[in-house]
Amino acid sequence: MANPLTRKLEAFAPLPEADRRLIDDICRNPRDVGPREDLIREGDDPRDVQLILEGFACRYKLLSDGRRQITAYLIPGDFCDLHVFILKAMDHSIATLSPCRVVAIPRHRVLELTERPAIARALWWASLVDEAVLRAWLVGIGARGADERIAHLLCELLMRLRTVGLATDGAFELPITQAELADTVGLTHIHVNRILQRLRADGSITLKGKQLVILNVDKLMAFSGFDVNYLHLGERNGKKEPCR
Amino acid sequence: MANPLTRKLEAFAPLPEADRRLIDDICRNPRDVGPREDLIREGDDPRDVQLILEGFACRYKLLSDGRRQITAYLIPGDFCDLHVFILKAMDHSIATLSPCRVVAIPRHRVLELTERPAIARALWWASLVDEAVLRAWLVGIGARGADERIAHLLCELLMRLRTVGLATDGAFELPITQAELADTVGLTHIHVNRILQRLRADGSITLKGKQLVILNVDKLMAFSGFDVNYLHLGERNGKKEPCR
DNA sequence: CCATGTCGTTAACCTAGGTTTACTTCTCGG
DNA sequence: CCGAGAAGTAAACCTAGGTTAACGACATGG
Repeated sequence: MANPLTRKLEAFAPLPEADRRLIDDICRNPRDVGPREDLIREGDDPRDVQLILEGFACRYKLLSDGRRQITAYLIPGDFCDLHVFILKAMDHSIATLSPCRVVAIPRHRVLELTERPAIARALWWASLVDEAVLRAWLVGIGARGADERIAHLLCELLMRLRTVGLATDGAFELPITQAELADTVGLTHIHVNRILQRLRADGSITLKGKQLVILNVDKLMAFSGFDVNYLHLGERNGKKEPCR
Repeated sequence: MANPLTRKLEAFAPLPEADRRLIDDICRNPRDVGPREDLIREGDDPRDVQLILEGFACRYKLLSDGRRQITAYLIPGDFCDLHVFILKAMDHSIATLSPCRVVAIPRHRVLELTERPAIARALWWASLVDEAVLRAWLVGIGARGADERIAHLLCELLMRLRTVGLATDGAFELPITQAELADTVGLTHIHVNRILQRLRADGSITLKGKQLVILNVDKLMAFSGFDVNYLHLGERNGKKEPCR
């Protein structure tokens, strides 16, 4: 299986062979991290950039009263912090959700990446997409009802996981608890559960263990008002596995 | 009064005189735009980058059922779209809220800007801050009660407006209707009104016409859990007007 | 194989915020 | 200076989602 970062960046535009090799090389010494561990905390000054190779992680913020809001999911191919070069202190924390495989890339190696024009452009693209995803979440929490909101999130995850080869059709692994989902969509885990039941009941999804199946993708997209455009995938749209 | 873009970028780091002159030069031919006019619409392929010189604008997204979510306020010194070079279609729209003065900067002139290292770094910083603001809004809508949420937004606006010299102490102009505020924080305009009344009643703010005064800034910040860190302002923190 | 903890599920009840409707106060063009 | 639309305010009532409190189903480890 190709490197998830390569797969992700190539959703924007193909990379020269040399670039792909560089990426592989940079991912040489990953480490394994258990679930629910902080990778970096608010206030820290990150010394290197972390890249998720396997598993799910998240950005989150804690409020003084203990409430938590997850502001992004990081899946294989996602960087934790490219801010390194500009900002001196994290304004949020990042933690693993599931067990993860992670590489810490030192600054000078990141520079090697950004010196390759194709990669640099693709990274820029990726950060614009991250911002678009953030906007989409804001729209969901601000303006959509609870059920559409959750359905929308599932559709988004499906599309993102597809582009790194971690979903086929409507099925993927969602290694996340309902409480974490709740912290993501701004609901109680109780209510998340209610809605998941409803989605199961009306035949929209199947969810046992951590295995999620969206039974009718088009239907769920229509229901949740999902429009892929904001993910800015290339023409091939992540629809079919483009075997090289 | 200095160019708002210059002021904003210098909140990150001082610019060489030549860079400041370049920015002034680029802002030479602004145009005036009335309130509630779209500057660019979802789906459009922007040909040049727009910069707000005066007034308030916003990014927003419309849902099929007519609901609207505002995802960002654009104030003097803010760019509408630096995405130009990477993405072919807008995934959201941008409209003025108040009457605005706007410059359209053609691509080649933007390149002149990004060729200056100090400006390039500052623009990168600005885009990271935009993302941080988005996260802060998400946290507000997802995890804070309605009153803290609105109070937090007011604190944020105060700090941002201060850095471009549009607020002194706790006072600034907020050329926005309560309905627009509602679309921002994910509440009804009715409820926004209730909360504004409450904030007035307990002596937190004064708001007549479009003139807002935060009577006790520290208190409101404490109440809303506001922490400036996410705006990543320099040492001088936008606290005092650093006259040049 | 039991004990303990985490996760999911259910049900009864409660509240923050939404809805509706209507009245008032601005604003601004004519 | 008037009139019409937009913005703000108010009160009565309603509902989506929150809260609390159990309990069942898996895990994991001793």
